[in-house]
Order: sequence, then structure tokens, then C-alpha cells
Amino acid sequence: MGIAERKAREREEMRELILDAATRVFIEEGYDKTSIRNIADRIEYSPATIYLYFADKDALLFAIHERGFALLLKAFEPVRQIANPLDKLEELGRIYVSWGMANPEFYDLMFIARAPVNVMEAKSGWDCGMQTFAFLHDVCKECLATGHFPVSMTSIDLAMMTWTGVHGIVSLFVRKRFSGMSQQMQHYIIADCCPPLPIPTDGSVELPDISMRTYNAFIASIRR
Amino acid sequence: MGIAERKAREREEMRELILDAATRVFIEEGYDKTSIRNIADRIEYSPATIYLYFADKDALLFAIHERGFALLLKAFEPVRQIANPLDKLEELGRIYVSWGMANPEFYDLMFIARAPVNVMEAKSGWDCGMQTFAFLHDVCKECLATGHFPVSMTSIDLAMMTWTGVHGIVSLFVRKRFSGMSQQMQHYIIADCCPPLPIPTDGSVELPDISMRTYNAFIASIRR
DNA sequence: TGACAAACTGAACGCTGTTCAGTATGTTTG
DNA sequence: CAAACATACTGAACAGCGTTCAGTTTGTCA
Repeated sequence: MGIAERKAREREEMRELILDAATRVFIEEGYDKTSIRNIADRIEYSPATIYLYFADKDALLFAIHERGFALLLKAFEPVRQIANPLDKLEELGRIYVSWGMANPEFYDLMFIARAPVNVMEAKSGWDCGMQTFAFLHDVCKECLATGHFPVSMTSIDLAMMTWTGVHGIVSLFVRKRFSGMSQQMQHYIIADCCPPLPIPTDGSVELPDISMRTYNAFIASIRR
Repeated sequence: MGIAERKAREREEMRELILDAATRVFIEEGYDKTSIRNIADRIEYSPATIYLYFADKDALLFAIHERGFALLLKAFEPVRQIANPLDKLEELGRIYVSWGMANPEFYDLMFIARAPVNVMEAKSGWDCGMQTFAFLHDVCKECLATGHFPVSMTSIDLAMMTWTGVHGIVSLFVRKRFSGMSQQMQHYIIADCCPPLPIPTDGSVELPDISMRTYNAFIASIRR
């Protein structure tokens, strides 16, 4: 029955075609512009066709969000080469923050947006999220094994603390809670902060990125 | 000119009426159901009327989000009574997390949603956000004065680290990235975590809240 | 009393996600 | 080969959304 196989293959290709177009729209035009009609236009199909391959828009966004996790996990790979567990953890967090800030649309969908949650709850759980957490958790277990942390701390505690820490940094950045501040920061805060943030004498140079500075402080408090 | 004053007062009352209704809709029915038409129905006015008092929906949501900050700041008040700076910081963070989890809709609007950012960028900056940050920052300055932290750390660093830390906890909770996990946690993580989270022998009792557990670990690493 | 301003609304525009009857195409069966 | 069937696809519609605007009503002032 070669025909049935071809049909199945064509069906899968069509799904990929839609998903590719959807991902491109999502990355290039952002969440708001990612509409079924917009995606359908790109592939020159009717909007109704998309519903033959995805249950609804949430399912489509969930599929995009899974692609994001695949990319993030790939970005994590280099840390496997690091021997020292604490260095491993530090680098893992650094990659997480960098990746999130470099891929704000993906990050948003994966860890902030409401849309994928409906699918998570309905059917499949959150395999990709758990898999990523497991990566972090394994590193945390290695860290605990070094005896650097108090015995009362579990690997889950350390993993959760790290995840929430880096997520706090990225999510406030992605949802622009820093940009509103940085304009006013000098008047409200830095003016009476002693010592102030190191402001380069050459005004044209950017301040060291506040997100990475915060991450450094976070890691320092863990390693202390 | 008493008439002009009355008119101004009535105008302000109408604004409050709309804002009250909008806040109620937002809290009771959630973000998705908060539509101009829905709000207009509640106060028995035409949808168009709302646009005589608010520039657009974002401006309305921004006004609601300002109310949220007033509530949060009020919740912070008790920490003023605490003498020890580090205790102060710990309690401030605990209140932040508790408040956020108890008021997820408000928290979402204040620190996650995209809507208020457009208004922030357009006109007013983010006064309420900065004021709240200043509260935290003042506590952090007191903490640094105790000499408990390395001299390389500024009060901004500590404040940012604390804010991003607690925000990470609340925002992952609010956007349901824990609930998807907790179902699977036992299979993927806890099963091979040694020692596991303390699971009460009485199955009916909830696990100690993972968010607060994470916050405790966070604070412990700061105080260490 | 007439002129003016302010408050308010119904209806519309263009957008959204989603559904469904209807068509067209390709495969299978008698 | 022709008829029956399954699959793929679409146009049109529905109900909802934020927003605008001409037009009406109401209240104030000269």
C-alpha cells in the first residue's frame, strides 16, 4: 500500500508547510500579527485549511513553542563539555538568559504566553518543558554532590531557584519592564545610589547590560 | 464658576465609574473577558462612551495596573516596622510573592502583560513601577550598610537580583508553568531525585508550596 | 429664546478565531 | 470503464473584538 504511505507523507509535509509559515510569521511579525489568515496568506491556502491540520490556534502555537524548546536544548549542548559542576550551572544559566534575550518571541511563547497552557492542560502535559528542566536538574544534582551546598537543600530546590532566577531576568526584559525603568532610573534611583552603576565616561557607550549584571550577582550569591 | 467645578467633578466620577467597572470585570472574569463592550454593559453605557474618558483599551488597562501598584505598596507597609535590614528584605520578598500569587490578575497586568507598556512608552514612563522599586531599593541600601555583602555589590545589584528572583517565582506560577510540571514532576524528576521533596505520608495533604520553598532557598543563599 | 458646547449613542469598518455546506480531485470498487 | 466513495480544500458566514464618527440629545450661557 504505497499510496497510503504517500498520503501520510504528503499530509505530514503539509503540516510542516503550515508550521514553517506560522513560525516565520511569528518570528518576523510578532505574536499579535500571527493570525490564521496571515499564515494562510503566506502559503496561499484558505484559512479553513489550517484547521484540517491543527485543532485550533493554540495547538499551532504549541507546536511552535515545541520548536523553541528544541532550539534551546541545542543551545544548552556545549555545557556538557564543562567538567566542574558549578561552572556548568553558571554557564547553563548564562546561555538561558542570552538565548531568551536573543529570541524574545520564542521565549515569550515558551515561558510566558497563555496560549500553550491550554494544550498542556488538555492533552500532552509539558514534555518539552520537563525535558529542559531535567537538563538543569541533572546539573544541579552534580552541584549538590560536590558538597558545596547545605545539606538541607535538595537538587529540586537548587534547580527551581536557578530557573526562577534566570526566568525573572529574561521575562522582565522580554515584557519590557526594564526599558520603562532605564529611562527613569537615573532620576529615581541611581542619583542617590552609592556607589552608582559604573557609567562610562564616553556617553555613547552603553551601560553594561543590567540583565547580565544581575545574573552575575545571582551566581555570585550561589557560589559564595 | 460652580458649574465648571461640578462638571469637572462629574467627569471624574464618570471616569471612576468606568474604572471601577473595568477593574471588577478584570478581576472577576479575567483578562480575556475584559472587553470594552463587556465593561460598557456593566455600567449600562454605550461602548463609545468609554472612549470619551480613556484614549484606548491600553490606557484603561494602564489605569487598572496603577491601582494594582497602590495595593501592592500598601501590602508592603508592615515591613517598615522591622528593624533588621536583612529581615526586612526577606519579609518584603515574601510579601511580594504572596501578594502576586493571591492577586494573579493584578500581578499579570503589572509585570507581565504587554498592554500597559504601550502607555509607558508613549507618555508617562513608569512612575508606579519605579516607586515600588525604590521601596525595595531603599531596603537594599540598608542591607548593604550592614556590611554583610561583598563591596563589589551595589544596592542596584541586590535590588535587581531580589526583584528578578521573586518575579521569576510569581510569573512562572501565574502563567501556569508549574502546574503543567507538578503532574509530571514525580515521573520525570522526583523519581530519581535524592533526597526527594518531603512528601507527607497523608496523601491528602498538599506538598509544601514549591514557590515558597524556592523563595526560602533563594533567601538562604543571600543570607549565607 | 437662540446659539453653543458637551455628553452620549447606533451603526459601521476592518479585524479576529472558527465552523460548515458545498465542490473538486483522486482512489477504490463493482 | 463507470459508479461510489474518501479526501482535500474553500467561500461564506457567525459572533466577537477595538475603534471611529455622524448624528442626536442634553444642559449652559449670552
